[in-house]
Amino acid sequence: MPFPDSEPQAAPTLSAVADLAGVSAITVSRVVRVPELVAPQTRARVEAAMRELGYVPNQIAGSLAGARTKSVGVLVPTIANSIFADTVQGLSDELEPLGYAVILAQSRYDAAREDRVLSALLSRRPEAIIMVGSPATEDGARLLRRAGIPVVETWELPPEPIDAVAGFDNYAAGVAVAQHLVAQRRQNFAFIGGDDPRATRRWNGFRDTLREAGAAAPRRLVLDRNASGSVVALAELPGVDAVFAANDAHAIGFMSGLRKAGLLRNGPAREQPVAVIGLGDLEMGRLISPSLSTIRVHGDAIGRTAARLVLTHEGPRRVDLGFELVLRDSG
Amino acid sequence: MPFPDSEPQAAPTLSAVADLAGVSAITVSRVVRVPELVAPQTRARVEAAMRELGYVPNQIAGSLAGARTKSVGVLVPTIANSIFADTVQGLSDELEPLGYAVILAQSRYDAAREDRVLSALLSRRPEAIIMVGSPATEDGARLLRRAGIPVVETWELPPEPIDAVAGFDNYAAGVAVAQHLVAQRRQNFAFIGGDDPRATRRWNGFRDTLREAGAAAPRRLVLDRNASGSVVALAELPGVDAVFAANDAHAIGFMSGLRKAGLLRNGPAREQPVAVIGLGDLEMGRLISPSLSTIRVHGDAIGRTAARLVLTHEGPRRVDLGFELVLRDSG
DNA sequence: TCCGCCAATGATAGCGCTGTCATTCCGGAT
DNA sequence: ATCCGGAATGACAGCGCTATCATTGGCGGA
Repeated sequence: MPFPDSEPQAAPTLSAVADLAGVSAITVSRVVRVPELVAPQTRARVEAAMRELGYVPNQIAGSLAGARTKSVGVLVPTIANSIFADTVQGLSDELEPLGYAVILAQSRYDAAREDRVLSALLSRRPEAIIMVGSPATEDGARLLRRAGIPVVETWELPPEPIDAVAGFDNYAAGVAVAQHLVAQRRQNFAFIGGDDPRATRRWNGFRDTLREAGAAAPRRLVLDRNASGSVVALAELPGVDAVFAANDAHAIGFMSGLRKAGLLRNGPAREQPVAVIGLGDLEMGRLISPSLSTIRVHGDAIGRTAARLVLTHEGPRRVDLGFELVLRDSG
Repeated sequence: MPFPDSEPQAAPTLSAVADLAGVSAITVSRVVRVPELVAPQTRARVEAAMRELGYVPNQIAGSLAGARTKSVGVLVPTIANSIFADTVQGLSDELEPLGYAVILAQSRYDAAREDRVLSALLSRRPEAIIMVGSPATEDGARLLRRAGIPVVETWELPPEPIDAVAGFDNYAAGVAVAQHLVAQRRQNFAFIGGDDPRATRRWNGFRDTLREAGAAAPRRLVLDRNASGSVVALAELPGVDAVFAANDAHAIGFMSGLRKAGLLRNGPAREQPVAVIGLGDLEMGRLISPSLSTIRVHGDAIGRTAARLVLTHEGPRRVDLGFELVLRDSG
C-alpha cells in the first residue's frame, strides 16, 4: 500500500546515497546536477547507490537552497474545451525538456479567484508567470510587478504590459471580420459570445469598423460560455444576415440553430442567408458542412513564444503572432 | 522592470514581517496558517506588516520544513483538443479551493517521456499523483509504488492498480457499441482511432462482441491523433457500414469523409448508409448534422473523483464512473 | 493563598539540499 | 627539488520556514 501511514519509510536522502557510496553529500549532488565534475568511477559508484536506494532528488529542498525552482506558473481562464489548452500544450512542450514544471491554475473568468490563485502561484516561487490576458484587478497587477519575475501576458497585446507579451490584436480581428462582411454586402450584423476582455476587444473592432463603413449598428449578444447557448441565439437576432462569433464553438452552435431554421446552405458563402465567422480555427470547423469561415489564431505558437520569452531576457518583449481570416463556406 | 537583475530586491521574509510587527517569526507563521491561535490585536499588527511589505509566504520553505507540499502531480497524454482537459479542469476545481497546486505534465503518448516526467513530478514531492491510464513501463510503476503517495489511475479500471482508480470500463464501451450496431443489422464493421491502451481496450470489447455475435470480423484502422486523418479513412474501408471511432473527433472527421462521398443523410440513424458511433460526447457532436451518436463518458466527474480519492483514504479506492450510449442520428 | 490550567507567545532545531570556500593530490614547468 | 595549477572532493553555513517544546501571565477553584 503506497501510503505514508502504512509504510512510514521516508524517502532516501542525498546523504543516505552518499553514505552508501562512500562519498560526501555534495558529490552526490554533483552527480545529479553536473556529472562532468565527478570522476567517472566515483560517478558510477554514486549512480549505483542511487539506483539501489531508488533515490529521487528532492527539488523542494534544492529550490530552497539554490533559489531556483525550475517552475513556471500558468494561469488560464479555463482549460476544458478551450483553445487555451493549445497554448498550455505549446508552452509545456517547450518547457518540459528544460526541466521546468508547469503549475497550472484556472481563474474561471472570476477576478477574485484570479487574485487568489495568483498569490497561491507566487507563493510557490515560480521563475515566471504566463497568463492569458492581463490581471483583472490592480491588486493582481501589483502582485505580479512586485514578484520581480518575468510575466508574459498572452492572447492580447496590452498597451502597457507588466513585462512581456505574446498575443495578437483582437481589435484588428474584429476589424478584419467586419470588412469582409461589408465587402460581402451584408446588412444586418451581430456579434455573439462572451464578454471577457478579449471578446470585448473583438467586438469593439467589429462595431467601430461597421460604423465607419456606414453600416447599421451591430447588435451584441452575450452568451454563456458553452456552444449550446448559441443554438437558440437566432431567436434574439431577427433579420440578422451576418454574425461574428467570439469563438468557433459559438459559431458552430449558432450554425446549428441556423440549420434548424432552414437557413443553412451546403453551397459557398454567398449562398448563405446568414454569414457566420468564428474565431479559433478549431479542427471541427473544417470538418462540418458548410465549413466554417474563421479567424485563425496560433494558440500553440503563443504558448511556445511565451515560454521562450520567460527563458530569455534578450530580444523583443512583445511578440505579435497575428491571425488570418480563413474563408470557407459559412460566410 | 520586473526582473531579478534590474531590481535585486529580495522578497520579504517571515522574519522581516516579524521584525516590523514586533513579534517573533513563529507568530507571523501562525497568522498565516492558524490565525485563530493569535490574539486579535497581535494578528492585526502582523497583518498590517504583511501588507506593508507585500509579503507572499514562501511555500517552498514551508514545504521543506513542514513536509507538506500541498501539490498534486497530474500526468495526461496530451491536453490540447483533448477530453482529458475536462478531467484536469474537474480535479483542479476540486483541489484549488483547498490550497493545492496542480503540477501538470504531458507524456504525449511516449513511454520514455512518461517515465521522465514522472520522476520529474516526483522530485517535486507532490502529495499525490493523478494520471490518465496506468504507467506505460514497469519502471514507471515501480517509481510510483516507491513514492509512498496516493496514486490515482483514471479513464480505465486496471485490474491491479497501483493504488486508487477513477474511470470506466473501456472494454464494456466497445461491447455496448458492438451490440447496438449488431441490433441495427449492420454487417461490415470497422474501428478507427488511436492505438493507446484505452482505445485498444475499446477495440477488444468491440471485436470480441462481434465475434460472439457471429458477425464478420471487424477491421481496425489506426489513425493519427487528429480528426483530419479520419476524413480519408473511408477509402481504406470499402464496403463498411458501421464504424466505431475511438473518440468523437475521429468520428466527426470520418463523417466529414462520408459527406464528401455522399454517404451521409440528414435523417435518423437507420437511414444512414454508414453508422458512426463516437466516444466522448463532445458538445460539437450534438450540434452537427446528422448529430453524432456516441458513448458519453464523464471526464469532469473522473477528475473530481480522482481529487477526492487523493484527499481521503476512506471509502472505496476504485470508482467506476460508467458511460452511456447516447443515440442520435449518426448511428 | 496557592495551584493548575489555558491562552498567547517564543526559542530552538532542523527539513534536504546547494553556494562558497577550502583541501588534497598529482603531473609538469622551473 | 620546488612550485604551480587544475582536477576531484569535501566542510560548512544557511535557504525560509514549521514541529516541538518551553515560557509567561492571568484567572478561577480548592
